[in-house]
Amino acid sequence: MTELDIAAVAKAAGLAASTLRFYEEKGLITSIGRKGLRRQYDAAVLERLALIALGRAAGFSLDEIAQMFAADGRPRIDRQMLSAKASELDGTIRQLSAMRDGLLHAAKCPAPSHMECPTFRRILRAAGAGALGERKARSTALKRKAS
Amino acid sequence: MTELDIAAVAKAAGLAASTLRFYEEKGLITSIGRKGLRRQYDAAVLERLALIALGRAAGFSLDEIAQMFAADGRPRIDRQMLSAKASELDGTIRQLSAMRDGLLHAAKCPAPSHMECPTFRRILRAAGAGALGERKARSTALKRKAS
DNA sequence: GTCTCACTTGAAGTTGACTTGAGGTCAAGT
DNA sequence: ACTTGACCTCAAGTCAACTTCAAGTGAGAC
Repeated sequence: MTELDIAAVAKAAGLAASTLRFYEEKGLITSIGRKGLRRQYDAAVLERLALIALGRAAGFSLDEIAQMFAADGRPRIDRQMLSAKASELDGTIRQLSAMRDGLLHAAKCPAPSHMECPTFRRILRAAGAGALGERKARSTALKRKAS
Repeated sequence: MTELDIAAVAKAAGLAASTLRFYEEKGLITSIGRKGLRRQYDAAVLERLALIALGRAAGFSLDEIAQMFAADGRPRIDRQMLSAKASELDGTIRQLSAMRDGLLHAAKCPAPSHMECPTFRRILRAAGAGALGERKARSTALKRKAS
């Protein structure tokens, strides 16, 4: 049984130690014991963290993820939930694709002002009509602490 | 010059009045005057709001959107920025597609536990490796006040 | 005239996922 | 023995995009 301290886990998982403590507090992960004050983790936690990352990437909230393997230890992932999420994702993908096409068109549209381009105005109407689903993509990328 | 009061604009744009005030405070829209205390908007504000909705749908933040037509009145939308956002979107789309495929597979995978399915484990590794970009899709849908 | 009710303001609250800070502990290296 | 520095806890702060609240104002209906 390989024990890892929080720094090792953080490094291996690419997460901040504070995030691991936060996850533990939320019940998403568990430490296997302490060495002095310091948490020790079983190597299996890495798989669990990967699962969490997967869930997050798929659009599940931490609370939803927590429920997936809340009961005992083993994850009990509902296949229905998975396909539901999959088709939700599918919808998002379609919307984003439309958006991308619109942006691309607008970018190379010859009309002097975007407001004079019929395609742009069409997209505009679509957006205004709320046809495009609500979405918030936070680009948190590369926000690691610059030590 | 058709003047609309805040309620009319809110209704037409499908936004809460508080949102309009918030946008105005942020400089995203401007009221053309007041009738007593009450803001009056030019009908053109609706086009502007559509533009804002479009920007939001494309993944721009309100601050980014504000900068697009901050200077004068007319929007001066940079075509380079548009294609940049488009390819950014493209990346997101690809990630989400992979995610969706993975979820679908997992949903109908015959392995007794997901952890025993090689495909699932592959996705897991990808997620753990951070290959899947960070993303947060808040499903705020249908959150309109239930009056 | 007075009532009502949608509007006004500014401040504070909300949500999710964390991060940061202050003040404390302790295992290991010198 | 002592210092160091990574860890600890708990509370509070952050960010974005709003919403909610309390207290007040004024236009239009009666």
